[in-house]
Amino acid sequence: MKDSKWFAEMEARIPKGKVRTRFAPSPTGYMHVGNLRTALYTYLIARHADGTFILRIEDTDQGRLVEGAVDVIYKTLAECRIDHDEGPDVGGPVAPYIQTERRPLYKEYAELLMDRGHAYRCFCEKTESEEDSGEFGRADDPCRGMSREESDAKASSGAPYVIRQRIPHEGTTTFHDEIFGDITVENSSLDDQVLIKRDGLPTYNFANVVDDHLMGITHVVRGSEYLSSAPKYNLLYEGFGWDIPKYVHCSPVMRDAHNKMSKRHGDPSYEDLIAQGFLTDAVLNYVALLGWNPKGEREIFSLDELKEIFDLSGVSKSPAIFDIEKLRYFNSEYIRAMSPERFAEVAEPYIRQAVKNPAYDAAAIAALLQQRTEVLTDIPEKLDFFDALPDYDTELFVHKKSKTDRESSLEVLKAMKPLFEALDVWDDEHILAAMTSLVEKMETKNAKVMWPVRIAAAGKAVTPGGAVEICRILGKAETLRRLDIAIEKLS
RNA sequence: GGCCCGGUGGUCAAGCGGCUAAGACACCGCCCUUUCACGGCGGUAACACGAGUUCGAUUCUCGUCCGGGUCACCA
Repeated sequence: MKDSKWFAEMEARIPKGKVRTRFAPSPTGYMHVGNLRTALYTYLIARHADGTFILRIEDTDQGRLVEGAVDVIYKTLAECRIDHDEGPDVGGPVAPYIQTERRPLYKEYAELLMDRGHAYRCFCEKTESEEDSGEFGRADDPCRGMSREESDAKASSGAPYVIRQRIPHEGTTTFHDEIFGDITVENSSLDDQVLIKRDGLPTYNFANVVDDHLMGITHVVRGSEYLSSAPKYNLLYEGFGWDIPKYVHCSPVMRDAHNKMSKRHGDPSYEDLIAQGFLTDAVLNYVALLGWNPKGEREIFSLDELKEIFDLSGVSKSPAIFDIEKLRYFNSEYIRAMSPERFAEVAEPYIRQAVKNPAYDAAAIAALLQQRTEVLTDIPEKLDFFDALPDYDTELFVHKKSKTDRESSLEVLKAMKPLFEALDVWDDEHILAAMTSLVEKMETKNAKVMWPVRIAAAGKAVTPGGAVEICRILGKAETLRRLDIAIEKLS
């Protein structure tokens, strides 16, 4: 075991005085929405307080290592602009930030804790089926009472052991959570959890406490599934004589009333949502509000605004169900708020999925789409009529509200054709003027002309934009060709 | 089962002893509109249940019910 000077040096490295939070994911290759929200809250706590946000990779999982998983984490955080000040890639004063590289530390601290009387070696055989004994209370470990001398001797003789936390049998432990408030439990309900496993590696619970302390974490943010372990953490901090950080336990994001969002159920990860046509900012905004309410009635916030106003007092205790419909709404709000140029840029690939003909201007189509797009992936299906006129039914020309039927449509289209042919300039103004002149000549309402022209041009009932815009984008020749087709169908 | 946590409309969510119980999404209707959408206006819809405290409980207490978490040499 290291000497007290070594421990003092470790303490000396810990930055003091500022808020420090950490996001500590396991690299599973999948950033689910709950994870993203935890990362975001953790980040916002730090940024709001002008503090430091740290990324720590918890890769002690033996079997669960996934190739490229750490990259998913970096990529997601970077895309979301959840930037860390310290981490495996950027370094920092309390490096290393990858748990497997910190391995030697834990045992030192476990031994320190033994010296302080809050841990002991346990030489018992692994008990396989404690839980189906019907008894849930853990029987007192016989090694708990072993003298230190005997324990040391046994250990140095090579006997395998684990190190367990020594939890008092009497009394209660109270801890404070920033979201749940004060919680008190009977110490007798806590078991002497394993700190160091037989293979010498720390358990998650122990590694966390040691790392959080050595990294100077002031706000420990994690899922509420750790709420019941919190008293044990408290006892650990106290056993070491360390300051207890603020706990922030977040309730989970659910897929429905009973299940958490999970990969297993096929729930979307951050990447999946982006692939489904959602915008990063919309996802972040929605996720921030899932379980947290800003004061007031505003719902749309930029990341910078969130940093400004985020406040733990608004975080809800109960789980929140992820509602894709509301995300769609946020997404459409973000789409509408974009500059037309920006929207044209992000929409172009989706437009080109449906519209291959280079004669049709993607930016012009984008302008039609912007106000009526919720999710980017909805775009292609709205545009299928550009490249190829669908083989539509003349029933489409019948529209009660516009007072159109097959006969009136045929009449309008026949009259419309020469007016279009006569146009030298093919833009909205002239196209509209041509149509309006027909409306006046026929002494009827706009719809009676607009409707059949649009149907003839698009061959479908629902189109992005009206007759004028669609004709304009199609171009004069193609519009006339489609008018002819319609006239023939109706004749 | 023990322990811990939670329970306001379908969903998110205000409320912190006295309100006709906000707002948003979704849904429905109307208006606008050349379609759809956008926008505008309006509507349906909730305090899990039972006691207690109180002049008065969605709000406080207890119980019940329901739900979640946890009880690993997994994280």
